Amino acid sequence: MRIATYNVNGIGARLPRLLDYLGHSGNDIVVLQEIKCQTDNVPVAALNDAGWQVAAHGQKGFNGVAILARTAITPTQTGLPGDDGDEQARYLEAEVAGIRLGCLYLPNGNPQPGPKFDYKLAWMERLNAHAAQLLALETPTVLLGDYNVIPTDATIDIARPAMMANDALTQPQSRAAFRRLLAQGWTDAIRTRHPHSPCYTYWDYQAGAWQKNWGFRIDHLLLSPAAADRLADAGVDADTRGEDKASDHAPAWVQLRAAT
DNA sequence: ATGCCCCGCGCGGCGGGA
Repeated sequence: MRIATYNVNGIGARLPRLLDYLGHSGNDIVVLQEIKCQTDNVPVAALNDAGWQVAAHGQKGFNGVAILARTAITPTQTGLPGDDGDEQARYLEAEVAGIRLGCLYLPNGNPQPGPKFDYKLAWMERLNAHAAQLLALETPTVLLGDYNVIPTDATIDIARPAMMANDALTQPQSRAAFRRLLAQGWTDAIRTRHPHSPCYTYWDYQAGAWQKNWGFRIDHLLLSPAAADRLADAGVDADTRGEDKASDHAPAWVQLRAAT
């Protein structure tokens, strides 16, 4: 079971690239962030024709998440619990083939300090509360997406830490909230499989960042204990970032063994 | 020392991204 997370930066502009990726990457499940369209405008027919079931939670112009799967999708949660006034489409959860998937697009939080950073930190607290409830289910669960947190300043997580020192993605509060999430008992699949290698998932469009490999790691796949028991491999489909009309993110993935 | 680039919206540049 190969499961990937891919921030597409606009499903409209990315559809040819996305369909190409879906066709050759060998995934069974692909979750998307930043589809940037209303739920009704997701190109469901084109995805169905390519052999993918679709569940989506969108909004006009910004944000938006989706779950694509080769087999049936059973939605379990739309929107992150904990704030009925939150209108931003950043969380979608479903069960596919006996695995619970939480697809998330965590707020960027810039500029910091400020209300957007406050929203990010509040969102992370809500995520941590919901994640604890997911762990209590003891179902194999993958909590994956664009976390907008660079876990450390080490070269394995970021090529040029000084460039991001004042960014919301590297602040101690952001990192501490991410560490608290991991400490609940989640396994960072990519870092577990690649403890010493850079595994960047994002390269800025500007300044030739891709060509210089000035990237960082913000797309994460967190495994519950029951999922971590089945961890076979994990990585980043970095070649996707070098294609024409690429997103600024590359897909990150995990391979899980069959249930025993 | 600064800005570079891309997306959606919608037709003029702007908000948002990271």
